[in-house]
Amino acid sequence: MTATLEDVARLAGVSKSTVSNVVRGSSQVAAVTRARVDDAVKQLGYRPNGIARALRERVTRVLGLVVPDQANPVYAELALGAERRAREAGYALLVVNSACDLAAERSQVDALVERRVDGVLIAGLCAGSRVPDTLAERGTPVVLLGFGAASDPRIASVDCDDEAAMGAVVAHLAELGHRRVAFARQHVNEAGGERRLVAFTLAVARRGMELVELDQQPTAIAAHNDIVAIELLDQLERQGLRVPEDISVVGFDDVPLASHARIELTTVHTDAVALGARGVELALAPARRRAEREFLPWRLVVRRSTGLAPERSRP
Amino acid sequence: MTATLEDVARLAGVSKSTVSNVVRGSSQVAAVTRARVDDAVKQLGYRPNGIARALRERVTRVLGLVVPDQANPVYAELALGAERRAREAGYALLVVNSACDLAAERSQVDALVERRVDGVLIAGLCAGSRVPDTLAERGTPVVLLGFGAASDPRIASVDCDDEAAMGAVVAHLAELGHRRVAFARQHVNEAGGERRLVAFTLAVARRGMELVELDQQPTAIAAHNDIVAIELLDQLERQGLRVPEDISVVGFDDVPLASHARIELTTVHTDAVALGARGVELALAPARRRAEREFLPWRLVVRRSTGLAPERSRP
DNA sequence: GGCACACGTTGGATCGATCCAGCAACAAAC
DNA sequence: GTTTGTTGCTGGATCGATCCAACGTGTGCC
Repeated sequence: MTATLEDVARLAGVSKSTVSNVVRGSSQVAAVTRARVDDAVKQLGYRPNGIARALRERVTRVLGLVVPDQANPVYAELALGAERRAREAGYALLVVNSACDLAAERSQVDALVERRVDGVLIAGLCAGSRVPDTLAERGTPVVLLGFGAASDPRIASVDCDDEAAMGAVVAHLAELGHRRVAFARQHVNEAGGERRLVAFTLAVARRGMELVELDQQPTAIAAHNDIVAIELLDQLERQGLRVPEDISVVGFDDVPLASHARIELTTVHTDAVALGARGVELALAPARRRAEREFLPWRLVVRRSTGLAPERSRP
Repeated sequence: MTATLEDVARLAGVSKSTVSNVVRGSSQVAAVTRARVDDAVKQLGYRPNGIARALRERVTRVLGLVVPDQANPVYAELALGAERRAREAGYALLVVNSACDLAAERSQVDALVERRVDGVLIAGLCAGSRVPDTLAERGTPVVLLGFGAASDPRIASVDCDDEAAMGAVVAHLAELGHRRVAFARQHVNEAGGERRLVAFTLAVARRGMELVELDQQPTAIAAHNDIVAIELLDQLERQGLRVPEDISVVGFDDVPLASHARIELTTVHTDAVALGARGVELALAPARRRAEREFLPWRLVVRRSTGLAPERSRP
């Protein structure tokens, strides 16, 4: 069906090796021969077989990307950024969904390994996952995205500086006079899932503010991400609370939804596209001596879901 | 580095063929031998090399998915649905972005072809693209998503019945008393880009309603999709128009944003996840005699962006 | 005992590339 | 004229699987 190197060689009256040299642009080919081969290639519509090439070269030029849910805007953007950078480097991306389920993650990564991807990016690593270590042991480059420091020096990682960002969130709330604050999270089985909560808790403690439960009438709530924040807005509305007059809400990630929500969300803008792109760069970089933890820029975007703390609750 | 069939064979004291038979679950292997081989496999941590297998079998178990932008919620969901169904069938998905650019689409598909994908799904095909025909000629299964009827019988297609859906939209507007209506679209270089406009125009004509330009004071506007509709809401607000009291707006696709927008959007709910999943099924189905056009279910979701036409404009 | 047949196993060709050693032809140097 | 070198091309091994024809062994039947 499809033409092979040998077909081209036959038509051009040269050897397979010569055709291979022409196709790969080796200089060791006479101009006349090159022209003849190029003709034959065009005539047969020859396209090199990447599979055969990959087998021989032991390099597939494919990367694997594991995300909990590629329809989630954050991961969708991450995937987009990864795909773009990969493409620039001549790589393709195999995207798989783990649903934050340990078994699914395991089997999805197995599928990637069987397909001999040249590297694996993992976002939203499952709690308790041994996958990155297993991969690192096989010698497959691994990059953890948005997870925090990896224990194994062979495992690279890049994420947002949640500690600093949450510091800014708390500073913002403090400026507005909030003293009683709460944190809203979704339950996900994600290894890095508690980082934002921990960062928030620390920042709150540092300022001598009071961390209370959601039902104990805080004047401000920070959410684990924008989706949680938006659901929270709906819920507060149902309870008859006005945002931000009665209570302030802060999101995280700044997904497109955030700026179009009923109440435009104050949130931390992070750049998921850049995260994905940087992840690909790390995966393709030659093995480095030490995996350093990398941070991506972020900024607090103040919109309309945060305001002054209600008078009566001021100390 | 990684163990091969031969390594396993050596350790188990059998031939490569036997190991292959065991791994692939052939019945032609004695229980004792099978056990011995299984042991060796476990001991060496052997994982079959999918590349070598693909070369030999001429099947990669990988599908390509081309979308304009995988971060766009509609395509992100489509990709998710495709990935899930593909995975169920033992396939993986190579997702690439075309940005609705003819050259990019061409080169992205070339990359898929070189990687010898077993089929290609294309959503948001570029206007004037010859890609599907080229693929069909190579014998690669092609499925067009959300595009409309394909001219070539070898090309399968599945999409939403825009004609019927737009009929329902117009019926809804008519019931509310609207007579002067307009259509808002975004400029995209997409082959199926005019279908919704055309369907809307036909439905409007059928009811004897009047189609006007956006700046000629329509009482209702249908948008090409939810994103356009949401932007429109912002714009109308800036112009001091109230929705739906002064003007009604209808979206299309029902992305998550639609139900959380400042004004909850009346829109046509389509199931992008199912679209992707069905696309994969068609790509994997044995060549059928005739590519039939397939439709996916949809439904009009009436929310708060549509209301009665303003009194003064009633006939 | 001889023949047929099933079972379990094996060697080797094959998929389509890359890559290396080797060879022919010719030029330059001594 | 021989040596040395360079340029351009080729044959064949190789990557790691699958698959098929062939083969040895044991069993059943006449």
